Amino acid sequence: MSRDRAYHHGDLRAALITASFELLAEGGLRRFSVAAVARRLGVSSAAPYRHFPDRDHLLSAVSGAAAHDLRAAILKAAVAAGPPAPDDLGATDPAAAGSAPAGPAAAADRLAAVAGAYFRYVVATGAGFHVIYAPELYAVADENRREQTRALMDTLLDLATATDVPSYRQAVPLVEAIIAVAHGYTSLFADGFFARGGPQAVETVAARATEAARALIRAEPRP
Amino acid sequence: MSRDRAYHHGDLRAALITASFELLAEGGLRRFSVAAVARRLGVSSAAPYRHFPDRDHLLSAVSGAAAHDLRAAILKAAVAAGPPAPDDLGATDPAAAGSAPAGPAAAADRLAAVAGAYFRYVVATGAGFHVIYAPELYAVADENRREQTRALMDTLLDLATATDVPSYRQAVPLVEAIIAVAHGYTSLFADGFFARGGPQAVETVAARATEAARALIRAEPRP
DNA sequence: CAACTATGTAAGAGGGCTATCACTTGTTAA
DNA sequence: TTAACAAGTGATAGCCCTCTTACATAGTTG
Repeated sequence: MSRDRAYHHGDLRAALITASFELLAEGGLRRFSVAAVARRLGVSSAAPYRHFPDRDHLLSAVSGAAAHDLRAAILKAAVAAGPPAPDDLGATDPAAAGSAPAGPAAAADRLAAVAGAYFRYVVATGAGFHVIYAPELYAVADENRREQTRALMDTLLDLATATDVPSYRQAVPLVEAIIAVAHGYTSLFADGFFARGGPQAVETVAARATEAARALIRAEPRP
Repeated sequence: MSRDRAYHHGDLRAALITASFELLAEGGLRRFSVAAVARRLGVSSAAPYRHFPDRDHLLSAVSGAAAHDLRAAILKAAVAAGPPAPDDLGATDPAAAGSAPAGPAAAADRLAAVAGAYFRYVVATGAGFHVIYAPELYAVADENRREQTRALMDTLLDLATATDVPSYRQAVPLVEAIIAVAHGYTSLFADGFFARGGPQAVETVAARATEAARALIRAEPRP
């Protein structure tokens, strides 16, 4: 064949992206460089420039892949957290927020699970919103990245509107708050902040992030 | 005198720290470098090394100053948010902050104000917990920094225990959650995340951060 | 005023990174 | 088979950074 096992290296383009993820997971954006990625793959430092015109375009491809994978991780976690609604916009009746009726309560669980999923994904890969929305990428024209980030945000907004927020417009600040708390826990964890009083397990902090998200959802004004 | 207007430059050490803040505010940690700080002050690139043995020690001094200033900003905002308790552990009575009763409610207001104060301070200075707890500073021995960060955390924990959390031990995760949400909003704002749907004012996001913190405090288990 | 000390400069070694260029090697297709 | 193309290499220019060394200068102190 010719498509899957390409010329000299064998799909160096894809390898560059996965090696970039490894680098990000180990040292964050600070350590990321085209030269380091090439070194890790054992290719010359000029090789990446056959596939990406410059550093920012490689980073943009990583950003697009991260948005895609993060969306998948979030969807998986959301489904695991509660029964998937037949319709994302939730045409359910106004049942109470008692113990666990199917409608809004399950939707709230799914939405809260986003925070934990975000935390776990970014701790594992190093590629969170600081990479997906890295300022240096604003000038980069990359249709795939645009598409993936849009899909990610749409998914988050869908999960939010499936709870009983009054409107799509109200869902935006709710999603932003959940992202903020998830990103905050993640960023502090990555900087070793939680290691002050003895190292804390990833799962402990992931649970905290999820719980905080749940509190934010509960506090949201209801119609 | 000789203390205030020192030798050649006039307290270059302090000037290096304030110039570092400016640099952080403009370009974040990514743009910070000893050479850039020196350039900004119009001194040679070797001059900073008369006052700090290496880059990390300068950054550590900035971190200590940031912890000090941030603590001051937080205290000021906390006092403005509610009547200062005569004793940090509460024991106050009337004089409401608008509609709420004095004791725990006012304490909750003060604690929630931490998030807004953090957001405003870091947006203005660029020096948040990612600088104060920068991983590269773990190896740096800097007594002042240790002292300032300890004081900052103690202040936060005091504000938390002044609410009706069951114990000091319970205050730690509450403080961490508030820091997480504040840091998350700040970090996303700095990366331009909120500029997606039209630029948002600093105060708008600061209010969101404060409101999110309030939700986290309300959700805390009570004795 | 003469040593001494503190502070700053000029120059540069040494290193990493981005990006380019001419060249080589393997693959495809006329 | 051979021209054209795709993909990788070695070398290198140019930039910025950290940190050092030798030297210059300005206050301090006996």
